[in-house]
Amino acid sequence: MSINTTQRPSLCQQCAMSSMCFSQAEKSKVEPKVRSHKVYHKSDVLFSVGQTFDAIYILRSGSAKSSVLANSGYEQIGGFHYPGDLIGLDGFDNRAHAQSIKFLETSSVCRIGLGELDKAMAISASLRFNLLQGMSHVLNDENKFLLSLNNMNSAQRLSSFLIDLSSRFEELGRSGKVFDLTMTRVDIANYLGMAIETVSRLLTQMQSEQIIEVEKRRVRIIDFEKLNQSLLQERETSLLRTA
Amino acid sequence: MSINTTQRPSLCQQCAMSSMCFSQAEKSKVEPKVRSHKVYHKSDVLFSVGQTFDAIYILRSGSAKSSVLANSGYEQIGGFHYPGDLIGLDGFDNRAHAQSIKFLETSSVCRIGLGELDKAMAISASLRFNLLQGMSHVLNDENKFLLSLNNMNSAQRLSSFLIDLSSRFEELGRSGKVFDLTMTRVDIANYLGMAIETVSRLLTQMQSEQIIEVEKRRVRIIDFEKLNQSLLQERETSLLRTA
DNA sequence: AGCTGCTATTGGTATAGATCAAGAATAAGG
DNA sequence: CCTTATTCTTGATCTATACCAATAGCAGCT
Repeated sequence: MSINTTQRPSLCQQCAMSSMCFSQAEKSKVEPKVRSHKVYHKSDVLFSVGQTFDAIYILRSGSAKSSVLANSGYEQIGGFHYPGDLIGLDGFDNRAHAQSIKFLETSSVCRIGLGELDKAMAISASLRFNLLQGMSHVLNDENKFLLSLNNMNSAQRLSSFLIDLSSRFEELGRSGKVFDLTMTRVDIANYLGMAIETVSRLLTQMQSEQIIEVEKRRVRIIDFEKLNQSLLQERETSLLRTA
Repeated sequence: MSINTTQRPSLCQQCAMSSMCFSQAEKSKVEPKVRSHKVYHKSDVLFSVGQTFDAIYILRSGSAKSSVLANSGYEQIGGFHYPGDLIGLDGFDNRAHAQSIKFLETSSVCRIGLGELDKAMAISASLRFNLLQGMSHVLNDENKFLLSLNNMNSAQRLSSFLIDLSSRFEELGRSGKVFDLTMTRVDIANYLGMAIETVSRLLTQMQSEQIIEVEKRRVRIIDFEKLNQSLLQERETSLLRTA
């Protein structure tokens, strides 16, 4: 998955932090004045738990997974990141990062140091708003997703995951119909809270039901309707009891 | 559960938004200059999904639950709030609230309008930082908690819930040993993603194991060590596989 | 106070999905 | 290219816990 240079300008202009890169007059220009713009490779770590918090990042291309350390010290995957995502917001809490970020493929990020961020916030009302909005978005998205997992069976979890990926890709101007999973099945299972065997079985089952086609890491969604429908079959009692 | 007036000053001085209520010189004074300070009762709604976002709130006393609407339209509880909690941060995303807040008992909140918030942020670097920190804290806390639930069995979920409550009460200067659950078992079950019967059974089981004592809504933690230990018995494969 | 609806407990059964096991396919490394 | 390690698939059990059902206790309302 290479950096799609034709998408760069639009990505930057949609970026929550764009006011740090473009002045108002420059917004139409193609060449961004990004401060720091670095490339990482598969398995590289952007930062890890406990590391001093000195910057936030925006993923420009590629993908990454974030993880936290559960009580007992094992790795719990907290989410997957795609271009446009704000990364590192967890660090404001304790001036140290609460999660780790590991890249799943060759990726590039914009780095915004804390110093310049605060300076810019003092000046720009729109940046203040954008940053709060960005954090709020992360909060809402992840929370809603994780919460909904709670009351879903495994098939629904996996469907939900695929739909989520699909719509994120659509938003990025990619295909939401055919895409590659850059994470392993183990990662998916860990994230969704189920056994890797169940992930595998469900994928083949969904294939046999003509909902998706899977070949290795590549997924093709054949029947969006069926995929969405499977989500609606909530547990009956949950429906009745939580009114 | 009445408003504990003796705790008000210290609560305000610890508050992330305190710079909006006290000037630097006033911080030692007892009487806060809170803008708006309203009392609600059990089952009252602070705001609900879709409502225009025009203020953030800080819970001063009492407790509340937040909930989102899952895909199929049923209520999914997203968390419980206690004094000191920032509420309404979800609204920055779409200028409308993504969750609802319903009080579980008589409670009071401070209201901070968006206009005055932004004005204050332009001036105060510490407020900027405090707000970002507050949001980051919410993000980390809820995320970590929800994620950890994923790979826990029911007993661990409930233990985790109780431990979480206990430590929050300790932080508030209350007893972390004896406290009242202000939410119903249905709420707990919904939040933890399990059946209400399981909650009930586990509570009685933990009682028979001399870990806790339960009488109606009142919980007394007898053996913190056992309670914590139960969390460590993670599923074995999760441990091995997620390295 | 007495009715009505809400909340909680306890018992019994069925099943989704974790776990154990083995092998195949793919990737990484020399 | 071959060897070794990782990732993924498929099969067979077994267990946690959702689901169904019945009852009891409490709270709110007239």
